[in-house]
Amino acid sequence: MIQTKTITLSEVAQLAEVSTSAVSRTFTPGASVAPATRERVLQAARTLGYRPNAIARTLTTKRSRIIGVVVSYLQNQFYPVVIEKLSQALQQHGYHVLLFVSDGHETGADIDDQLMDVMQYQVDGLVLASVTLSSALAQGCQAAGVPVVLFNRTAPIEGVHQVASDNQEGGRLAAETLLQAGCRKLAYIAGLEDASTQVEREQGFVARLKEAGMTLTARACGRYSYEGAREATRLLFSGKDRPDGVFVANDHMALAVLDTLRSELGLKVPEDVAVIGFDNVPQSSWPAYALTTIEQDASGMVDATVDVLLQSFKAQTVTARRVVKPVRLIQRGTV
Amino acid sequence: MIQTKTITLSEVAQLAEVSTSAVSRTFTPGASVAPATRERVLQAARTLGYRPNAIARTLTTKRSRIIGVVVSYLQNQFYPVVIEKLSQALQQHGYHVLLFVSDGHETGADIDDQLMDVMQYQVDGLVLASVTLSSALAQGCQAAGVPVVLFNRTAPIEGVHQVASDNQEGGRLAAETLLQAGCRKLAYIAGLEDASTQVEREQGFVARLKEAGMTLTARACGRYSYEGAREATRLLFSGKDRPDGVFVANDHMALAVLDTLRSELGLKVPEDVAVIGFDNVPQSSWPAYALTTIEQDASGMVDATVDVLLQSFKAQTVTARRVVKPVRLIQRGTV
DNA sequence: TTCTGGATTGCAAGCGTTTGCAGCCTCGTT
DNA sequence: AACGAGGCTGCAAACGCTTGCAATCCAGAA
Repeated sequence: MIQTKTITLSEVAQLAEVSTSAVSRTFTPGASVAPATRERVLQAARTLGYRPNAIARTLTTKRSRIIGVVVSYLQNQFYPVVIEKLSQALQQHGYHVLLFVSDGHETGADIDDQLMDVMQYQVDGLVLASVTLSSALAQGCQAAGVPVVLFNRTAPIEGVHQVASDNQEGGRLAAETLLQAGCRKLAYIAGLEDASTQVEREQGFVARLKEAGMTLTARACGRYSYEGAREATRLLFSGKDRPDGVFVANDHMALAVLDTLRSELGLKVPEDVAVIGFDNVPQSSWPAYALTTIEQDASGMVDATVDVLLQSFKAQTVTARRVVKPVRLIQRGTV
Repeated sequence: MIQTKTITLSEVAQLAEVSTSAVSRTFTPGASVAPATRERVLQAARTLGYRPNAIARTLTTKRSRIIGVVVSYLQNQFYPVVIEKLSQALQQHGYHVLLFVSDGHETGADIDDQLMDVMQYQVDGLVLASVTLSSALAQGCQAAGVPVVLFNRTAPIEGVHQVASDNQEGGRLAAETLLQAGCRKLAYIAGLEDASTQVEREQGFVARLKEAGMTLTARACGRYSYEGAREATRLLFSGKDRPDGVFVANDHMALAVLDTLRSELGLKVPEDVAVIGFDNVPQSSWPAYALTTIEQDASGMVDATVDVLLQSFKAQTVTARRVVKPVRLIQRGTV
């Protein structure tokens, strides 16, 4: 059972007294092999402890069954959840995940570099979660026949698939909710300024405000980080004329806002100020926060991603798909 | 710049008017190539947009520069943090991460299956974070010359490396802390019963208690999950004779305990009951919790893991290493 | 000028699989 | 009894790259 040397196709063939082709075919679903030979081969393989070499297979078939996944902001619970689901969904279809974590503040060039690295592994597809790539690289992938899907981010790039939530609508919903609650001085805490998601959310929020004849009282940038959000909160709420409601670009930051408001600024939520987030990460539902938020359909997004990928594999007609999942309000205790 | 066909070594060789060997060598650090040829090759490669095919390279060199990483409990912030660090450290050394997420409740056989899957990709190493593998499989890996390191878990298995914290000491430290605070009725909330980490922590805790002439008042199992910990808390604290101090096997569960104690049971922490956790995940420091906890040196553990791996690659003498990192108490507000 | 040795270079044989093609065998038909 | 159609099978040529070995080159030494 213990072999120190990696054992190969031809060794199995030899033991089973058949050609390597026969062995190969018994390990290729749908290939033509007589039941008798298959059995003999399987038997031999078993006694030898044979396992096909995926690398060698990739070399000839040009399909690695590997999907490159690059992600940042692992601190934000939304992403671990996504990775978990994505990885499992992919595994279910026989694909594996080559993971890259970028630190989220890399320049486009850095990302491109990393991606070229991934590409060397002949990945069958690429999913970029909250990462933007240069359009040059996008074209490169497209040319190489590697479908790429932008997850939770959109970009005006030709030929890449995009899966995201209806952020605009989410923003409106947030405004609506705050308005309903009677807030009159509304603020917004942004993520990284150039992230499409955050831009769209803000747009929706502001648009709805305008419809109500209102406008943003204050605004600060939390850079998608816990610390950044704390600073933003101090900035917005230590002045005299503080907002009575704030929409935070994602839950991860919203939790920081809550912490700061309560523990540091001594304000009561929702009495003194209402807070609404975006994502509905697991912690949002924890009693310590009970954050009212706009939920992203993570499962739906992952399913869509896998679907898009799978589609791209069979049909080589590369019409970039763009799916946007609906969001919904989760009422809890912060507004 | 855009090529639809994958371009190869020999095409570059042709353009540069050299042999494929020359091209190969210019892309192999430390190989013997004249500066002039190297330059010519690089030039040709650039105009063609050539990128080495890592898969093909793996086939001949038998080194994929891929490390298989399997992890579970992604809900527990400790792991995203570890993955992030690990991935980055590995990338720094030119390795990549093939990620597997197991759901943490899989049987040994399931894990083994998955691992065989990974092995087909000819990974150069394997790190199992909080996952146990059958000793049969461990032997398999060893035989195949693939070093495996158990991360944050120990097991009486020959030939696998292990990287963990001094859990026993951590448990003692927790007891010490609670004792110092004047607690007299101590409880313990366990993780999954067969996890080595949790066993060791409990042992240390109980041992220290015994030294003080005390014993565990109550005990429940939270299965390492948020919900599980909530139930455990209800179990332990709704009775009449409730504990005045509790050691929770990890922070993830400790947060649940805090939530339940305060919001559901109406108890005050630390006045009514003191709580201490293990790990020091980012959230523990958030004001809403301010959890007193035993810190695991995640960075140190990751560094050790990478080091062990790298060592194993050069020296083929496979003496299994076992590193245990020290822990330390992080005083905050829950005891 | 001739010789010596190290630096470069090219050749060709793999690495473990897949797959188009052609031959063979076995049956069911007529 | 002869024939045709499939179903199986094996051959051998890739797939894109590395590498041991032998040949070649060139500078400096004698």
